[in-house]
Parts: sequence; structure tokens; C-alpha cells
Amino acid sequence: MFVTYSMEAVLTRKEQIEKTATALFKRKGYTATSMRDLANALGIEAASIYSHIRSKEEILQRVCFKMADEFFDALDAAESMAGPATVRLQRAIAAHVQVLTQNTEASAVFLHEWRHLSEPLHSNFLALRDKYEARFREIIREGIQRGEFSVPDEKFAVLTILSALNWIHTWYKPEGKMTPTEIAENLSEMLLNGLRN
Amino acid sequence: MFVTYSMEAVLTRKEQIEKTATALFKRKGYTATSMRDLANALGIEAASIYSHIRSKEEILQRVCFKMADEFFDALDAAESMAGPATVRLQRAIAAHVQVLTQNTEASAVFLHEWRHLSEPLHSNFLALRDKYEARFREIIREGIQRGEFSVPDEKFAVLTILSALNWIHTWYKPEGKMTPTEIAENLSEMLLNGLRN
DNA sequence: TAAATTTGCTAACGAACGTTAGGTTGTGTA
DNA sequence: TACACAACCTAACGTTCGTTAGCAAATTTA
Repeated sequence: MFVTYSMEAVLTRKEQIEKTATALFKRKGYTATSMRDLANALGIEAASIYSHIRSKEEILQRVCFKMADEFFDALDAAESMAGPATVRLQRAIAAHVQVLTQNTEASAVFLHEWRHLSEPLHSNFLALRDKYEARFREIIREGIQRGEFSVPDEKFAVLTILSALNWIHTWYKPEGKMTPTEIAENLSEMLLNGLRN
Repeated sequence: MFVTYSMEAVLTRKEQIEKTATALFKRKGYTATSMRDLANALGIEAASIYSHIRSKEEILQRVCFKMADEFFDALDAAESMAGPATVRLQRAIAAHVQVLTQNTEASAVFLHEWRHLSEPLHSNFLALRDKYEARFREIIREGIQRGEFSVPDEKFAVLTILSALNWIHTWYKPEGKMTPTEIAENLSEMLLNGLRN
């Protein structure tokens, strides 16, 4: 059914639609992207999209929850090895950065467009996000207990760390001078040891 | 014309509209907020709003550029005194946090909704933002030259610092346990000296 | 008291929106 | 060769959108 001789991954039509939609959602936002915009980017009519998806929100839902899965999977892998909190935090940061840089468009949707999900998806999503942040809080808490870290409030620390990381998708380009690994290392260095010489 | 016995600032009708709109823009986004939503929040009809403003975009424009002014004014005041880069960065961070916490709703609009401005406002806004970031880059550059800071890339450092700060508007509440000053101090401490004990 | 201004209303406009119904075409499978 | 199905079409639906026109009432100013 699918025959290709290029190196590119073979996408089903539905995946193509999702990918194109994700790019538009990042550039213009979910609400400001019309189905006619999406159709135009795909080179077809708006009505034709409904042969492949049920609704506009279905696209948003799939992108948001797929990315949530990716962040959790990466974090699971990062936390699979034991070690001091400092190292675990470095690994968690590196995992987060890897997912962010691997797909900046889906990341942007994941970070900013989820709020247009209707209930109960909206609540489900927020619950997942909180679970994810809790994993980071747990690392920070352990680091404080073991005397590795010195922060006034672990929730505050986690929000600051994640917000420092979550800006990457706005400027990262694969052809840039820093690789995702280098970005993660620099961020870990800044967040753990600070700017100070 | 305006007589009031309360402590609240007296707002013109236009300012009331802007304030209400700003709250909605933060909660639902500019595009997802209709003029009828705004009218409903004000207790009037949508058409009545046009006695006070020219268009929906005028509101967005005013909020975005007013906040830009506030950020620049605060940074001007913070940089009016000389000193080592470390201290100047601390002051600049404190100024930025003050503006963010003083008006979290307008800050959210400033940070996220500006992209819905049409040309040439869109370009003007981006130019202002870049000018603002350049002021921070200058501080970092000096800090590196004087040996106060040790970072691989000043642009990278500034983006990381600002993105760490710009998340505040999502969780800050005036009745919370940290004052804006304490938040600024904790953030300066984290960014300058890191998490490490 | 008269004039000007502010603030709001109802009714309606044309455009854009997400989506559905029903039909056509081409392609891989039985 | 017949059939199923994926992919896309045209046409249209009911709704919502930002905005305008024209008017009425209240309030402030002269």
C-alpha cells in the first residue's frame, strides 16, 4: 500500500493532516487557524478533511495527548537509573529538551493550545501536566533532603526550571549552532550552578 | 465629572473596557474572545462598545504597547544607577518581576497575544521586544567581560532568564505567600547562583 | 435652560466559521 | 472483471463573527 523510495517517513493522510495542522496551530494559534486555512495548506477543500478526522478539536486533542505521552516516556527513561538528585535532574532536563527540540511545532501546541480543549479533555490534560511537574518536584525535594540543593520552595523551583526550558521551541532550529544535547547541558549548567563565575 | 469615595482608581469607560477585555484575552485568548463575550462581561451590547473604541484590535494594540512602555520605564529606572553587572542584572530582574506581578493580565496579553497584531504593529512590537532583550544582553556581555559571569552564549542566557521570569503571570497571586520582591530575590538567586548548595 | 457629550440601544450587514450530505474518481483487492 | 474503499469534490446548512447605521436617553457643560 505504501511504497516510497525516499528517506522520509511515510505518513498516512491523517498524519499529514495532523502535521500540517500542528504547524499552523503553532504559527497562528488553534482558534485563529480555520479549517479552510488547513485545507489550503494541504491543497484540498475544507470539507475533504472530514473524510479523515471527526472534528477540528480531534486534531488538537491528538497532538496534545501524544506529546504528553512523549514527555512521560522520555522522563521514564531518564529516571530509570538511580543516582544523586543532581544527576537525575540533569537527565530529566536533557529528556525534556530532547522532546522539545525533536518536534518544536507539536511542543508549541502542547504548551500553549491545550487550553482550547473542551471538558473533560481540558481537565484530563491539566491533571497529566500536574503529574509531570510532580515528578520534577520529587527530584527537587530529594535533592533538598540530601543537601544537594538549596531552594526556598520546590514548587517554585520546578516552575522556574520548566519555564526556562519551555521557551526553547520558539528559537530552536535543527540547523542552529547548538545541538539539543549541548542546549540541555548549557541549561543544566545555568540552572544548577547559575550564571556566576 | 468623576466623583468617588472609594480607594479604587477611577477608570474612564474606555479603560474599563480595556481592563475587562484584557482579563478575557488572558483567560481565553484574543481570537477566542468575541466582542459579544466582552460586551456580556461589561453588561452591555456588543455594538455599544464601538462608542468607545474603533476596533477589537485597537484594544489589543493599546494593551501591548502600554505594557511595552511599562517594561521599558521599569528597566530605565533599574539601570539608572551604575554598578557591577551582577547588581545591575539583579535590579533588571526585580524591575521585570515588578511589572509582571503588578498586572498579570496585561502581562499575559503582552507576552502571548501580540502575534495577533496586524502589520505594521506586529513588526513594531517585535522590534521593541528585541530592543528590550538587547538591554539585557548588554548587561550579560559586560558581566562576561568583567569576569563576573560565565556563560557560553549571551543571547542564550538572556532568553533563558526572561523565559524563567515570564512564567510568573500564570501562577502569581497578590495574596500568595511570596511578595513580588521576594519572588525577584529568589529568581535572582536561582539564576545567578543556581540550585546547587 | 440649551447645547454638547457620553453611553447605550435595536436591527442588520456581509463575511467567515465548523460541519454535513451526497456524489465522483481513481486505486488496490477478491 | 467486479467490488470495496480511500480521497476528494461541490453545494449548502446554521451559527457566529466584527462592525455599521441610526436613534434614544442620560448626564455634563455653557
